Amino acid sequence: MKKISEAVVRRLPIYLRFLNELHVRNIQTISSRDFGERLGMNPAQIRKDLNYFGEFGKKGIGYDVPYLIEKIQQILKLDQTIHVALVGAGNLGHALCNYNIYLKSNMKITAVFDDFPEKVGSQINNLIVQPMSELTKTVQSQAIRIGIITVPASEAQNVADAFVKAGVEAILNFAPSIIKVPQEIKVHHADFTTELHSLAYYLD
Amino acid sequence: MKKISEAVVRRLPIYLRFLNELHVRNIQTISSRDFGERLGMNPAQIRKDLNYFGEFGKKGIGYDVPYLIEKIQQILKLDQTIHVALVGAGNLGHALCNYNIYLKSNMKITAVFDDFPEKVGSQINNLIVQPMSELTKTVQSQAIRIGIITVPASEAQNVADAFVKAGVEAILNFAPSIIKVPQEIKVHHADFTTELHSLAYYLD
DNA sequence: TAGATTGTTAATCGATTAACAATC
DNA sequence: TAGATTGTTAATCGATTAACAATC
Repeated sequence: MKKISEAVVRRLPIYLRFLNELHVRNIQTISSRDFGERLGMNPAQIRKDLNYFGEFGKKGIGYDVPYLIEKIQQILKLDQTIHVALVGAGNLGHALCNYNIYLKSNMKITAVFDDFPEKVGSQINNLIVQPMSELTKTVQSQAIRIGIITVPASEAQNVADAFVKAGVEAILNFAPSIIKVPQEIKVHHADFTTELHSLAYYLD
Repeated sequence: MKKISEAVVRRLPIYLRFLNELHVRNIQTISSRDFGERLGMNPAQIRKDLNYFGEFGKKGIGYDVPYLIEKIQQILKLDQTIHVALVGAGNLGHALCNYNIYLKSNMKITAVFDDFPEKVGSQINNLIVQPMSELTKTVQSQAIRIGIITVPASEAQNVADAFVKAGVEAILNFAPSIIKVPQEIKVHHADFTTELHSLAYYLD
């Protein structure tokens, strides 16, 4: 299979979310034209993106919404349960644990870690905060595949190293710092300080 | 001046953060080669990016760190005080209010809004949560220029509309939904659900 | 001066969009 | 059938990288 560019992969979750909205509103079929219109995207791009993975549409008709949802979920591997661990039980960590996303997909934060003594043992939702010394054991016993980092920048690399050693396959880093990992580990950054700073450029 | 692409603007805060690290470590000069090495980027790209805005380097020497910091801050308008408002005093809103970014730049969250009766009047740091009915008045009296949305997806468009009406120039949307605004308003999305979902694609 | 490194053009690479034959 | 819309190629557009003259 030809290599799919990251730009394409990043659009799939946006497509999926939109399709779920359509589904809730009982819309059965969508054309790439309407699809693009609603998302502010070029319809050819949407057709091309989807076509990397298969022929999901019907000529003259469009795309069947429930079918396309199913297909994109498969592509993104969201049809299987994916366990996620989070390190850093601060405000941001709490916010993420409480978020409802995980209900829609089968992604779920199943373990939380922090090394501050006053945090260890405390409860977030139904999860008990564990010390970092438990990380490897828990990642392995719970088959955790994705790690989220919500610690200060100065600690991010240490946490990343611990995640990699424990065997996670991907990391979402919220700390405002670049982390180095082996190339087979996928890292995304979700750093709102850089978002805010780049927004400032566009002020008059 | 030629139009600067968004890709370039998004890299500037990353450069700035790295330069600040160098500055803290008392490093006075950096070449684009070392710069690129440390950030995993092509040195020509860094030179080209910076050169859109001026000739900040010295041939044969490299870039003066404090000078380049100053210049990038000017480009990003981070040399002036920028007031930010946040709507949605939930967990995520709390996390952002507590974040320390704002100390490094002159960006500061100076007002928080929420329409839940039990939230209104409560205190976050030294800010009192105001009802949405106060938004326009406060945005104008405090000269707020950027709005942050941390409400559920179903409310995001309403909040965006209120921000636009009140006169903000840019919006950072954390809700997992696309918001429509007039084209002169700049919007960035900081949606970690799509980040997590696209990460899943790369799992084995 | 010689070595290093920028600024910048030209070449390459990749992503987006237009166009249209195929076909429902 | 006629109209609509996909799948997909070709054209365009834009971003990244290589290369090198200028110069500190």
